[in-house]
Amino acid sequence: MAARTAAKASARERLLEAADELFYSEGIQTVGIDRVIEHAGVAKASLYNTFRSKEGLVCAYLELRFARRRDLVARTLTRFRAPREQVLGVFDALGETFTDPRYNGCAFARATSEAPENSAVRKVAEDCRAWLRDLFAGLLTAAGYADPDTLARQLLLLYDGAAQSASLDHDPSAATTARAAASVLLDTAPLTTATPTAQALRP
Amino acid sequence: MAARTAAKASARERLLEAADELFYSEGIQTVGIDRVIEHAGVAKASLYNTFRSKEGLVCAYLELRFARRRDLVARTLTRFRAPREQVLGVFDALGETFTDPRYNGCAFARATSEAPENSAVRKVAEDCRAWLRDLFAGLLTAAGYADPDTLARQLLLLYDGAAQSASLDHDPSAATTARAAASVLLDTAPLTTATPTAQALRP
DNA sequence: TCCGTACTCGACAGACCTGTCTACCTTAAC
DNA sequence: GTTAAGGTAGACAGGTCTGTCGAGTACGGA
Repeated sequence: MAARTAAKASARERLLEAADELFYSEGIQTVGIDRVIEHAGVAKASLYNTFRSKEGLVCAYLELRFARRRDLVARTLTRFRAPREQVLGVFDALGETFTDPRYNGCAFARATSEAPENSAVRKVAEDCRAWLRDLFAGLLTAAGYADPDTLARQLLLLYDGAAQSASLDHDPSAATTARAAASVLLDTAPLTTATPTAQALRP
Repeated sequence: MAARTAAKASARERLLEAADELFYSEGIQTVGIDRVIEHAGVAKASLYNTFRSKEGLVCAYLELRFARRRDLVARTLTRFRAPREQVLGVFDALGETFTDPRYNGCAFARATSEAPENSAVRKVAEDCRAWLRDLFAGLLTAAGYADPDTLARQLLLLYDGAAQSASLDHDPSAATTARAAASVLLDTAPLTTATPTAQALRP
């Protein structure tokens, strides 16, 4: 961990980049270790010294995706003040990812469907889902909704569905479709009567 | 195809049943041919004589799921008269499947995420998605909605999201969550002005 | 009785998989 | 100059995978 300048990325970084590209585009089971190390230009021993096993590399790859998603959403949230707009902004951020021609569905959902029950891989995916649900619930609570948990779950359905539709139907507009539906749900869900100030936030 | 009584199912039927159980619960790549034929109590040659390849078996398994889904939805549709209630009935039917303890997410989505691009497996999954989207669009057109296609896509997002949430979050109530959101969308979407009779259908 | 159909059993080829191991190289710090 | 860390190269073990093949069995109909 000494001098890791821009000249040449460390084996760890090159492995993560290769894993990200190959696992995401082709699937985890279909891509073997040999292809990963070849794509990374790294020796096999480096992989096992750094990540202990293929599963370790897979988890690190998912953690990387998770961190990137948090960053993207965090950046989006700063662009808006009102919680309602922040919620819709999350769908805008989702839509941005859809425009990438390499977009291939939710990495966590795909990894989960390839991983065995109770694996470390599934754990990472569950963490990411819980994070997003809690984020929605927090924003909705701040916006003064009477039942933020149910509404958060409904928004999460739209979020998941949009990701799936964007990849399976090759339809990047799924994000705007989901955003429009989310907007309707936000407009019609009851606000709590205890915080009249929140009512004023409604357009 | 002579006397196939209840005494003993044909090799084809036993293979399909085993494939359905194993592929759905554990994934397609993880389950090898040997486990399928062992579970089915069938010789390996029977598999290759009947389905030509593993991919052939996988496609047949998905076709079976597709047919079952069509049957389930068709049965549900007969229980209601009004298109609006029929749409919501589809979500009820979805919720029924969630109550099965073996429920493990949408078989087509999972298969797609394991299959290579442009494979026959993906084709079956796309057929199933197109069928459901067209079904929704048809019902919404009959219900007199001004933009049935967009609304159908929104409902499909909820449908997909519910299936994913039910499995990833182990939350069968995702169906009712989705149904409630769908109900809101149906209540607020504009109807076409050309068919005032459809307006009368609104509660 | 004979024939065709559907099926079983087990061995096998050839490829691919993960993970380990030995041996060697480069670089930087002390 | 020595030492330690991080990396490279490639062979190898031991297993699993799909798909093929030859040989044999059970049975129903002509």
